[in-house]
Amino acid sequence: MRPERYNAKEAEPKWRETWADQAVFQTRNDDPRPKYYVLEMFPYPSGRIHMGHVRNYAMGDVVARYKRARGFNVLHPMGWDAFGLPAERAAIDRGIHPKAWTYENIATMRSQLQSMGLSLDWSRELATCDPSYYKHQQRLFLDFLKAGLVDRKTAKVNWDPVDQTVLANEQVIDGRGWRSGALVESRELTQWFFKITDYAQDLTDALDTLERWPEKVRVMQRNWIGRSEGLKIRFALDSETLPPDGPGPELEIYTTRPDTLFGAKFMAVAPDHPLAKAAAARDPKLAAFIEECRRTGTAAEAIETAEKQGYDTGIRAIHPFDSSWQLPVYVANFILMEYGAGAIFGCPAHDQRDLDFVNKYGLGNLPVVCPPDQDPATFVVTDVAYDGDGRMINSRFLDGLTIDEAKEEVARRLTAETRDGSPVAERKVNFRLRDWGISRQRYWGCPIPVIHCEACGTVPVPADQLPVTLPEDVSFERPGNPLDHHPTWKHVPCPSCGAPARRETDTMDTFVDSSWYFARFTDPQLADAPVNRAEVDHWLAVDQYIGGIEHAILHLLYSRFFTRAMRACGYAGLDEPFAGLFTQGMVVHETYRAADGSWLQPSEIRIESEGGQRRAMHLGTGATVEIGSIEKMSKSKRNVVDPDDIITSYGADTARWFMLSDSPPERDVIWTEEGVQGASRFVQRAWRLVGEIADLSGSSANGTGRSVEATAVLKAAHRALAGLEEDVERLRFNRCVAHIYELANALQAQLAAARGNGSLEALGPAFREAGRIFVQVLAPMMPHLAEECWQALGHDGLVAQAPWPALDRSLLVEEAIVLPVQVNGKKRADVSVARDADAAAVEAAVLADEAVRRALDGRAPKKIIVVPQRIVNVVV
RNA sequence: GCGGGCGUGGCGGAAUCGGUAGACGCGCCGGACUCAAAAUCCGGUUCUGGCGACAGAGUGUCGGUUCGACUCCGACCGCCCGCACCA
Repeated sequence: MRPERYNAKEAEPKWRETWADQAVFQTRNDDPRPKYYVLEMFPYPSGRIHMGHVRNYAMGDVVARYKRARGFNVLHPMGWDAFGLPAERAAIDRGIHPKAWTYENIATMRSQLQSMGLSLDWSRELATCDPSYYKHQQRLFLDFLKAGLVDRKTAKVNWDPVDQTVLANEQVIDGRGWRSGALVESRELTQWFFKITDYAQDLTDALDTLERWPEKVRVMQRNWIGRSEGLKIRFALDSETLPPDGPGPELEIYTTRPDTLFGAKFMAVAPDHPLAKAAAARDPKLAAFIEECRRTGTAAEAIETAEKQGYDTGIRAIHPFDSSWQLPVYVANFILMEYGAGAIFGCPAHDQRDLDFVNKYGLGNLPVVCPPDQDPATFVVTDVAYDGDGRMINSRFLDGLTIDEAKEEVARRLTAETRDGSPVAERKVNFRLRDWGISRQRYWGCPIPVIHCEACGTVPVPADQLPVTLPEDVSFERPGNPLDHHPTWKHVPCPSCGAPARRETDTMDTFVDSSWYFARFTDPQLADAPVNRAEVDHWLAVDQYIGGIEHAILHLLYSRFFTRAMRACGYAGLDEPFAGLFTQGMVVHETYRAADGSWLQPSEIRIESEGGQRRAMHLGTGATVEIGSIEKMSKSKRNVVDPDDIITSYGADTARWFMLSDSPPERDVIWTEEGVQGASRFVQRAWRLVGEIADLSGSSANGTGRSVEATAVLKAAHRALAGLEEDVERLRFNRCVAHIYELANALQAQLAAARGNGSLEALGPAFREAGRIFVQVLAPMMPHLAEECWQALGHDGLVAQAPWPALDRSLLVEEAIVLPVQVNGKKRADVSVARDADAAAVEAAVLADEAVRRALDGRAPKKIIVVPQRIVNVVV
């Protein structure tokens, strides 16, 4: 006996068990069907899943289930990005070991994810904190080291004083640590780096090939890599003015505007440039100035507001085209040692920073590019530098050239000229991208597998000694790196000479862990190698990757580098790990604030609406609560809805359905109680609809022809099917939802009509066919309900394994069509014509129409435009 | 400052190879069923005028192209996101 109401609480666990028992979602590597790899960014095991996870994984699951039904061998795995600082913080705050904390969280979150009914292959589950995973990561590190892709060097790095660790450039947002939010400091440390800059050119070029990536992400990566073309020029220095013990009688600069060389007014070097240091040795005031720069230079906020400041070193540079032309060399606070040559020539008329600088120090400016609409004789620059197009002026042999021609001419002359046997200038492509610093002074991460020996230097841990495992008996009582404080762990013999040596105590940035997990999923049980090359080449690239925009640069850039590095070491045969990328929007919610200013959870209040006015009341006190702005769900604003609560009270299908409806997936979705209830209503409506269809006496189709009514029923189903196919492929889930609603509406109306005119019996087969399609298009989004419906309709097996229904395109065309008719571009009537009616027939029908005649009001049409099967416009 | 995106009913949003603006959902209004409530079902819902058929206006603003513009072009206004002393 079929219950009247669908009971998600009973049905959902039952179907999940069935899927698990039959291993429906386990993927076999030897399956001959075409592959499809769909992956959502794996979660950090923070404790509980949140609505953002629900949205992310619901989207991925729709794609996975749809592609599976379409006959693909789908790989849809899940794992845990399990190393990271929060585990250490839990250890410090609550005395629980990071490992225990992490695995407890994984257990909780795994069961939460499982309650969503995701079609995941759990047999491939992995956790990056497991030695069976990080062992291979250490192996990759050693291979990269051997291949020259790893560097250990002293560099100025970002130090997070709260998390007590170094951060990569990508992990500093607005001058603050991406996790801690603390202002980062600049420190000079010896660190391990991955040489991502070796691939800078390729990483920027290949962005053009990533057609199925959001334009926004590609632009962000391109800007981050920051490729520029310019000229490296060696300026000679006047030996009279040189400091003793300086770096030599010349200064190398980098410029992208060699065309403006005749507008030069000064030279400037970074405060930590060798020439600045040498000059400071003879000038205490300069030394003080450099010290001042260093102090303000660390905080990014200070940089933004800092005034341009400089100090004249007394050194004079000689213009490369005029040996009698001397330029003062300044140390300036706005020059970065890390970029280009750490030195520039300043052309104030055409660079705002340089202009601000000369206006402060009274050095003047000379325009050398004249805008097209200006007279070269009168064009002057005062406060606003001109960086637009134009022709060269005041520039001797460059006069009259365009900017590009002038750049080329300067490059041609200076690269041909030599001093001391070397060219004075060199064409140079420069990048903003820096090498990826991966050393972290933390415990809960993948140990860097090297040993420091006094005699042998830095010695890699031999491959047969991997993994270098983390010690479990660590203390978090002292600040700093627990591995460094461990009494015995770091003391090991040198693998090379056997003398007492010291293990590297830094661990790897957790972004290393997530840079190759997608490759490991292709064969996660593999014990003796990071990956199986054949499987990697078969499964990668990931066909559809889905995750948050916050990884636009970080994870997505690192993974692109890592795949290239793996290729260089023979682990992969391709460069780009993610062929299709989709970045989903956030889940946002209203905020609620009590009279005392404290934030209230949605579960603590009740919304009442009267005449369109919504009012919030506190459940306990009944006090009025202020309804605040809609914001990202966050603990601080307490506007969080726990997925567990929704799944418990409404079921997973309702939660999934609501997540996919309404908002386009790339935009933020507003979580509302009304919306969830609407979704829940539809679950019951779909169940009733299928029930009614199941109850139709299933007499097989009698006769051969289909009645007009039967065709109408099937047309509705196939229209929804066609729409769904198109929109799932384009990840437009909100439209998929709309197609399903339309089909439900149509079937309901047609059932009522058939009941009214007694044709229900005859239409049984058509309704059953349409009902089957309805259940199948529903299945990717509401898989549990769909199974229950599938069974109710009497179908064998699981809808999760049923092949996708074949679309009958002949049902998509209409025989008689209703054409809108415009008169002078305004819609005045509808006329019904045969599908294949020719223009003359359409015109005749239009002119015969009463409403058209009224609109024409006796005027003769000048022209009639007939767009076949679309519209008619009568022009008078 | 540079780069990217977006402006459509009370709300989320459809419609972009130029061809019926407002699909679908939420909310709201009215009705049916019920002792009542819930649930469900039916109808309405861009604005203005009209009982109505209907008429006029309407996709941030102004202008242009076109038989026809949410869609294309130009100028502007507003919002969101990213980057930012990168030479």
